Amino acid sequence: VTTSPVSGPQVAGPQVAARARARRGEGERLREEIIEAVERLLARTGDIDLVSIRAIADEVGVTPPSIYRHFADKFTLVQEVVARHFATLDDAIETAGRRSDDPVESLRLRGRAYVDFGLANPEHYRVLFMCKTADAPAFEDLADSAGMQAFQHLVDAVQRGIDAGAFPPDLDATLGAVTIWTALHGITSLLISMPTFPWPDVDGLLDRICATQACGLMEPAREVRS
Amino acid sequence: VTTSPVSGPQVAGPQVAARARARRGEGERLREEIIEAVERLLARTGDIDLVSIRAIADEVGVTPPSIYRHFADKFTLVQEVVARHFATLDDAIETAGRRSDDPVESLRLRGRAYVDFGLANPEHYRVLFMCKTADAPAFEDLADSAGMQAFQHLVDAVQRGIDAGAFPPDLDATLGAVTIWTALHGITSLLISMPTFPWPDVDGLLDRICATQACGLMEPAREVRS
DNA sequence: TGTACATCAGTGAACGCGCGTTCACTGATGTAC
DNA sequence: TGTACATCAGTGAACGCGCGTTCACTGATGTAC
Repeated sequence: VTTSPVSGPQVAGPQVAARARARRGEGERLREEIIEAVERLLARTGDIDLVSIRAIADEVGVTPPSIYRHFADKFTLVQEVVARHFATLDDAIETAGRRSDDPVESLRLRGRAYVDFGLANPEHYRVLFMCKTADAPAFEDLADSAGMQAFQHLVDAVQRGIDAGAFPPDLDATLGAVTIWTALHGITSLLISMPTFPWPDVDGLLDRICATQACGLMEPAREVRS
Repeated sequence: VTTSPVSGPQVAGPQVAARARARRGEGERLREEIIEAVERLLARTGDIDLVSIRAIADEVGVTPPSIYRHFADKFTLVQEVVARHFATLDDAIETAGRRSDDPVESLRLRGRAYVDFGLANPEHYRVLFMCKTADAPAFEDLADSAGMQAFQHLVDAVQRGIDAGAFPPDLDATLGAVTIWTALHGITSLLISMPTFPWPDVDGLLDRICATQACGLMEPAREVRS
C-alpha cells in the first residue's frame, strides 16, 4: 500500500468527494447541478421545507453563496424547478394518452398517469398543486405557462371525445376538463396528505372515479337546479 | 379633560389594552383565549406559517412562556385546534344535510356545505386536509377522532340513500363516500391553492360536479376493466 | 516559449431575523391562624 | 380584624438553531504580448 505523495486535507466535508470546479466558460454547469440537486433533495426528504439554500449547496458540494451566482433568489430557483416539473408531468400524461385511439380510454389512461405521477413524486406534486402561491407561483405569470399547457392538453383530449361523438356535442370541453382535473387532484392529494386514513383499495377506487367521470361526461347537460 | 391620577406607563405594547390577569383558580381561562387567538390569527393572516408561539402570545396579550403553562408544545396546541375545526366542519355539514329529507338532495346540500366551509375558511381547511402529517396529524391517533366522525356521517348519508332505493343495493357505502369526498376535496383545495387559475363559474362547476357524483353513485357496479 | 494580467468560479465569514423552548423570577390572590 | 404565608398566573431574559442573503476575498484558468 503506497501513500499518496500529495496529501491534501483528509477531513471529509458534508460531501465526501469535493466537486470539481468548472472550467472557464463552463460556469453554467453549476446551474444545472443546482436544479438536479433540488429534485434529488425533494425526492429523498419528501419535504420542501428541508430544501434550504444551505441544503442545496451541501447536496451539490458547494457553498451557499455560489447559488446566488446563478439564481437571483430562492423564489426564482423554485420557480424554475416548478416549470420543469410541469413539463415532466405533461410528458407523462401525453405519452400515456397516446397509448389508445379510443378517446374515452385515452382519457382514462391520462387520468391514471396523472395519479401515478403524484403518488410516485408526492413532494413534487405538493409543490405543483398544494403549496401556497407565495411558495410556488404555478400559474402566476404567463397564460401559456407550463401548467396551462398541460391543462390545455386535457381540454384538447376532451374535445376529441366530443368530436368523435363519445360525449354530447353541447358539452363544454373546458368545463369537462376542469371537472376531471379536480376529481383526479382530489384523490391524488388526499392520498398524499392523509396517508393514515383507512383508504380502500386504490385501484378499485380509481376505477370507480374514472367510471364516475365518464358517466358525468356522457350525461347530456342538465337544467341547473336553483 | 382631567388627567388620570394614577399614570402607568403610556407606551403601547403590541396589544393596546393589556390583558387582565386571571384570578386564582381561573387559569384555565387563558387556555381558551389561546385557542381563540389561533383561530383569529389563522383567519386574519391566512397563513399557518405566521401563527407562531410569539404571534399567538401577542394576539392574546401575554408573553410566550405563558402558553407553555397550558400546552406541552406547539404540536399539542395545533392538534387541539385541528380537532375543533373538524367538529365545526362536521356541524356545518350535518346541519345543511338535515335541510332535506330526500337522500340525494341531502347529499348535495352536504357537498355544498363542505365546499362553502373550505372557501370561507381556506387556511382552516388547509390545516385540516392539506398539511403534512407532521404539521397537523388529523387522523393520526384514534379511529374515532373528530375527522373520522365527520367521515362516518358521510358514509351514513350514502347508506341512507342505498336503503331508500336511490342508489343500487350493491353499492359500497364507504367506497361511495370516499369517491364523493375526494371529488369535493378536489375542487375545494384547488380553488384554495390555485387562485390565479382561470376558473369557470364556481356555482356552475359545483353543479356539474354534484351531478357527476350522483350519476356515478346511481350507476350499477361495473365489471372492473383490467 | 515565457510572463503579466484580466477574467471568472467559487469561498469564508458574517449580517439580522424569527423560531420553539427553558429558567429563575415576581407579585397579586386567597387562606390559615 | 390583622398578618404571615403558600399558591398560582404570568414575566423577562436568554438559549441555540437554521434561515436567506451579502460582502470582500481567493486562486485557478485562459489570453495578450
